[in-house]
Amino acid sequence: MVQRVLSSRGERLAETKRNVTSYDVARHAGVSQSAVSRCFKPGASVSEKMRERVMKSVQALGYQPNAIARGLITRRSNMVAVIVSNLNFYPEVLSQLSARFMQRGVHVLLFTLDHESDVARTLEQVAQYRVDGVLAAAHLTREQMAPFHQRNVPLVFYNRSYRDAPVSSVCCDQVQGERVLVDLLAQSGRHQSYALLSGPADSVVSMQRTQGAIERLHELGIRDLTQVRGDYSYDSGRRAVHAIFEQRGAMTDAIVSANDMMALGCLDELRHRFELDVPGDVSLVGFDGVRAAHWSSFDLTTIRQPVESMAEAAVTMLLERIDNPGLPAEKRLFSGVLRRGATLRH
Amino acid sequence: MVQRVLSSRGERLAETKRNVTSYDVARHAGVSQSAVSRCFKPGASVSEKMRERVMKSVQALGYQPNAIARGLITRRSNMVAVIVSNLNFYPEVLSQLSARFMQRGVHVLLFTLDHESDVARTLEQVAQYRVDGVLAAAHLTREQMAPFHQRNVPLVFYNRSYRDAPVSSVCCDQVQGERVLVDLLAQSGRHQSYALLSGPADSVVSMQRTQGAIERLHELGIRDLTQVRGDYSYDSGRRAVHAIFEQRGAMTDAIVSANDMMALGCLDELRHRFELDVPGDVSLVGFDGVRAAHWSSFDLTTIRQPVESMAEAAVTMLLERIDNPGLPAEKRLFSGVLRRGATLRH
DNA sequence: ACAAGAATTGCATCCGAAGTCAAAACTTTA
DNA sequence: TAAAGTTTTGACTTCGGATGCAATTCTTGT
Repeated sequence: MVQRVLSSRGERLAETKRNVTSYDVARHAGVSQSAVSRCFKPGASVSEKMRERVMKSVQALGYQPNAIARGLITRRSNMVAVIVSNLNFYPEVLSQLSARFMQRGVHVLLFTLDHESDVARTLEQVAQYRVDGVLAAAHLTREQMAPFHQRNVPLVFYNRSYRDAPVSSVCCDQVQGERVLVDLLAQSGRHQSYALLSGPADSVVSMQRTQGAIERLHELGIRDLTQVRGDYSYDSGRRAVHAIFEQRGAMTDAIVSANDMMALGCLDELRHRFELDVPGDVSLVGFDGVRAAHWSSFDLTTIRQPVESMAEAAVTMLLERIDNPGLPAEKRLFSGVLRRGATLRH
Repeated sequence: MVQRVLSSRGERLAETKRNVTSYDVARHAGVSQSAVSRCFKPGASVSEKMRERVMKSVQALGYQPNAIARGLITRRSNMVAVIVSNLNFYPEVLSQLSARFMQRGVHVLLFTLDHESDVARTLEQVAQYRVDGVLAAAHLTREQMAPFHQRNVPLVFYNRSYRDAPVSSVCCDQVQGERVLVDLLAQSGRHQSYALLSGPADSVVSMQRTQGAIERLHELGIRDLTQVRGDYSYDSGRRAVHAIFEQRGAMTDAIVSANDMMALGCLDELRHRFELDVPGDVSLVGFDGVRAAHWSSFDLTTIRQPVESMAEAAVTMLLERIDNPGLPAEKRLFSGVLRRGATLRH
């Protein structure tokens, strides 16, 4: 019986092999566990001799400090949660954020939302992991933010701002950007009729862009305005062109799309299905400045969000607030950069 | 003096407020900490009365179990590391992986690599966080894999396979896919001259695709082959067209691009700069099946990687191995799906 | 060579939840 | 109603590293 157990344990050895701990290192080096711990804390009081001795054992045993255990005692996980809703999940932003966090030694726990619906469950998970901060490119209600405020976990929003709540955010000025585009349309061509293609109803960004466009169109006294809604995708852009045509009985002179993807869908559908000329027959503007907007097939006129600056700002703001919880909330608003393409009639 | 301290502590109260622990809940409910813990363990031995009582206190105090502390004692962090090298970082894959992990209650610690260079430092971080498993869409050396094997942390590669090492992977069959494309080119048009546009030199995927193409071209007895190299980007595709032209003194009849992005760059450059017709003057094939390849401006002939199946397979394989460390390594190879577009001459 | 001071080191405790095991509280049965 | 069996519960220990404090060792000056 005893042999059975032994052999079974023996077989399982590889499987159940414990990780090397600081105690193992300490024993191997003949020092205390505290000493080992201190060798991994920059600026701690350790003699050169000790450090060498410990490091030799560290090498010998292949020791790696356990970040989980460290996090428990220091109450700092060195992780931030990044929450992106799948919709606005254009890769550049995430890759920028991730790179910048990594560079500063902060780890990213990624949460993607399918429908901005399972937010509640996601936030519970975020809370349980005791992340040091949260960067959200998704919409949260005040009630959903509250627990983070209570626990003093800084929260920075990316492209969502809460007008009258004291929460930090980094945004691109959607309204102003859209106004610039509308102005440009109004100036450049003799457009009589406009179509406005909005994004999904639950997208705050889309609402702002739409609002900015309508506002300015009104101010300019433009009457002939057809409104349709898409879901930010290329395909919905294609469909939108048909919707516009049906709704108005004819194509408009100009289309203002709430984002680039849909604008590209419009462009392709106008050219290849409707056999219309852009910008000859129809002018078109997008918003975002995605890569594809620059491609020579499209050369879309759009407002580019300064993703690098915005990501840098968001990361900095979050980390500052982690290091210094007293800092007040701050809203940073970046202007988009106009990119003049060839989708605008002169 | 005492007052100073007190008031200072008072002011800091919000800042230093401790998190609610299971002890707090226990005290509030008048039970033991173990009882609280058990209420969060499905299938544990707890009476209905106890559960209600505890849950009431949980609600009252807003308790959230600390996943870090749990991870320390259970040696299960419920996190996996996902490592993506920025290059092959097309968003679909990551979003698929993330969604599928989340759905199964596993959290994703995201690591992005800029240049496949800082791999070593990244892996150190991965190890320190005691993740339960690693999903790597990046190249690791055998030495870099070793620590994970030793610690019994399962490792699954995405689109990288190590022929003679017993490591799990999920791949798309690059070689076969490329052969299908070359066959299609050879059959469909009377192409005399071919150009082959490879990806970056350090990309295994590119090597395989290139090799597959060359192999088949040779078998078909095709002599006139111009080879150039890009970096997987749209812009490098554009530049490649010039490189081909210069290197050969004329444009080729057919271009085989190692991925879709570069193919789209080629396509645009051929049409808009060289004013050539695709497929009239030049046939073109890509690889990946990215969204944009389907857009009507391009309608690229390509091999689509079955991202959904591959992501599902990768996630499943990793989680299976986490639950059952005894499972042997397994390599799964998915065939790409041919997408016939309009970039092929008949 | 010795006291005083500075730099190191080790001891003991803590972080917060989970699991073991024995005690306590219920059920069932005769 | 007592004995035997079953279910619940709580005391205590554990995971692995960080840190305050006291003990020790090393400097330095005389």
